[in-house]
Amino acid sequence: MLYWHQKPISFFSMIQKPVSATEIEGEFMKPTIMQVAERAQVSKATVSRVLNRNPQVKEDIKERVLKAIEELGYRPSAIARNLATSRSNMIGLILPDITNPYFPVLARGIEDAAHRLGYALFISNTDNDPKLELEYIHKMVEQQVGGIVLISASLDEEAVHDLTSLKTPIVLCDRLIDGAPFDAVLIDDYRAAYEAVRFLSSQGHVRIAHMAGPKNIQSAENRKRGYLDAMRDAGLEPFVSAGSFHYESGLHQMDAVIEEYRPTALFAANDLVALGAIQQAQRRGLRVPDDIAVIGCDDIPFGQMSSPALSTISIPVYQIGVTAVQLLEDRMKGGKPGTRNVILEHRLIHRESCGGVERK
Amino acid sequence: MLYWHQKPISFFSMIQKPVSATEIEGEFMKPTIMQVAERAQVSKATVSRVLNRNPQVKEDIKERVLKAIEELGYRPSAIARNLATSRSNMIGLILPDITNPYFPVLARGIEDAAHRLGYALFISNTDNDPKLELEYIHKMVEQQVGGIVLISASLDEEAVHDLTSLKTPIVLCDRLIDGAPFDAVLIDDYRAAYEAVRFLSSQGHVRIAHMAGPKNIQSAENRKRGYLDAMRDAGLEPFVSAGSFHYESGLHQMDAVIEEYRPTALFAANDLVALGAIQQAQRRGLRVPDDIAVIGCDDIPFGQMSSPALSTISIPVYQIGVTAVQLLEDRMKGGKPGTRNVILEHRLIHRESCGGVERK
DNA sequence: CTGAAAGCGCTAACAA
DNA sequence: TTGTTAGCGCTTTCAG
Repeated sequence: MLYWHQKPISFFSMIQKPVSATEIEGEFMKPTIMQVAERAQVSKATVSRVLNRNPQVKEDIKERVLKAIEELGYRPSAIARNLATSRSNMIGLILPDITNPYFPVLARGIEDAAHRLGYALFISNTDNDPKLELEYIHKMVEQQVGGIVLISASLDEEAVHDLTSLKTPIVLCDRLIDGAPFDAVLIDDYRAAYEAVRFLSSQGHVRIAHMAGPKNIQSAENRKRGYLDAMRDAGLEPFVSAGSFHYESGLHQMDAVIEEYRPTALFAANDLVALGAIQQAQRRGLRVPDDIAVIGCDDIPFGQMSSPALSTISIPVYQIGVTAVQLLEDRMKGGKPGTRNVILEHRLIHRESCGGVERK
Repeated sequence: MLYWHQKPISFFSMIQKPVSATEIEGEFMKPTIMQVAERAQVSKATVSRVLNRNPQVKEDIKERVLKAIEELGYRPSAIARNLATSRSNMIGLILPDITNPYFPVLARGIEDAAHRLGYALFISNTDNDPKLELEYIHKMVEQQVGGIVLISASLDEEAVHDLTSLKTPIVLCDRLIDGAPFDAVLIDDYRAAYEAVRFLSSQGHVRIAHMAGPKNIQSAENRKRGYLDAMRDAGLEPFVSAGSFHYESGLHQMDAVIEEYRPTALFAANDLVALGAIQQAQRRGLRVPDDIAVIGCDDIPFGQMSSPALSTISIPVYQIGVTAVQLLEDRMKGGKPGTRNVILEHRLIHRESCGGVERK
């Protein structure tokens, strides 16, 4: 009874040299299940059974069908299948900007997981524009995706209301949306920041600055809170500089931070900003980590290549992607109700930019 | 007569608060065109006309339909539409690895262009595995994409034969496939390399090494040829080190290159390799560009952030993506036969890593 | 074990 | 100007 729940055959490896696509009234058409049926002298239903690995078809008939399929170079139409079954083999990925070095690895995790589970993946970039976000979500719903992985800037209440009435499941990465009943996979940004600061202070640093990310992005806010609490608990005076998540932001903030606070250490909201800050510090003749120790966050691939190699909080980005798809698949298969938040472990990575020596 | 060739209305901005999805026999279902028709007291055809901006519908009826659509939170099913029209609003992108810093910008160009033209975009990573490449192509064909942008490792003859019998148009980026009649958008890798080497030699360099990319990748081969010819034309003795396109490759090749050739300049097959080479040179105590000048290729974003800032050959990656989609769209709309190759302009970018001073 | 037939949600002749 | 009616390519009862 379960045969058609199996993954349909992929004929990819079988097709050698499609003799020719069918010629109908002079039109060059992709062959359909009908042509296969005719050529194999069976009904569409039987071809369908073969396609779906229904074991009830007699061996010789199956052979005939397979032969016809091969000869025609036939490929079943996924959308027709989706329409007929009202299931979907597509999922969507909506993210801010694949060009931001944090996202490619995430996307890769999502894509790998999606393909492993037999889903095709749509992708869209929003540049953190809530309006575009909504638009793409709806576009994907129109495409009949089975679910959506959403890496979202904060959508407002109204938008969220709009979304909760969707039938299409949504899983969030990295950021929660207030009041939205969506599964999410996250890391504990607060604790990560807290630990980074605690480490720095354990190294003897007293003047530890923070470059914060955008205020409307939750993870940035959580990191800031973590920083502030850690500073307070250590009895240190905090200094927060506001900025964005970009390299240039680090570059530009650095001057003011140095002049106003004279830090010996810096915890940046993400690696890109940290890298920019380091660059600017060096331009001003400061040595990293000797004059100023720097810790970033995210562990983007580039951090290892730059010099000094960037100390950072490593986030299991790839795994976040994989987990998100797993949650999604579960939901799509009718998984239990109740919002689930999966929190993955971060890890402080100690590289050159934060020094190794005791200070004081 | 052309009205239904216009882009269908997107109801995104109209939907405010979908009252509720339809309740049918206790099942929670997405509303269909049928329910809209019933609620608006018209036929499906009329709803369809409204959806497709057919101007023949009377104003008041149109209003009624729009109202029903809004109240139900109705979204037309793109796949049903695709099936009915045997057109497709999806295209596919197949690339080696989004994680490689060269590709995100390309992907972004493709995605932006795709969305601008109203296409949804599928994405797949192949890791340069020809088998996976073929598999994904076929998967996308099954999804009924209207066309595919392919960034391909070289597929063998047999595979290409397989592909030419596809009805789905394919546009290549960066690499041609021998004997395949596909449109492509490229840059002139040969000339780019030639010019880079000529520049280096014009700076007085005599010992200019080259780190080549994978042999099976055409652009890498062309760059190598460009290097070799430039060296020959300048009367210099070439030195080629074989490697891959990865950072580590540059790192690892550098020792041998230095010891065997003692270059004063290096032209690397791409930026990642150049960056690795620089890193390793610095570890050995060499200064860049003073002891060894380096030029890469691709102009990945990171080249500007590293120090010394990387000199490189800038490739209009984003534009390549946009152009590829334009070619594809043209083909999909039945564009004229004949394979077209569009060659975009590269540009030598002179940053810190190749020095500015005359040498001798 | 196989075939006939009724959909899936939508479009597009063709009538009215 | 609108409705009726076939499909699009596939799946899935239900008979046989």
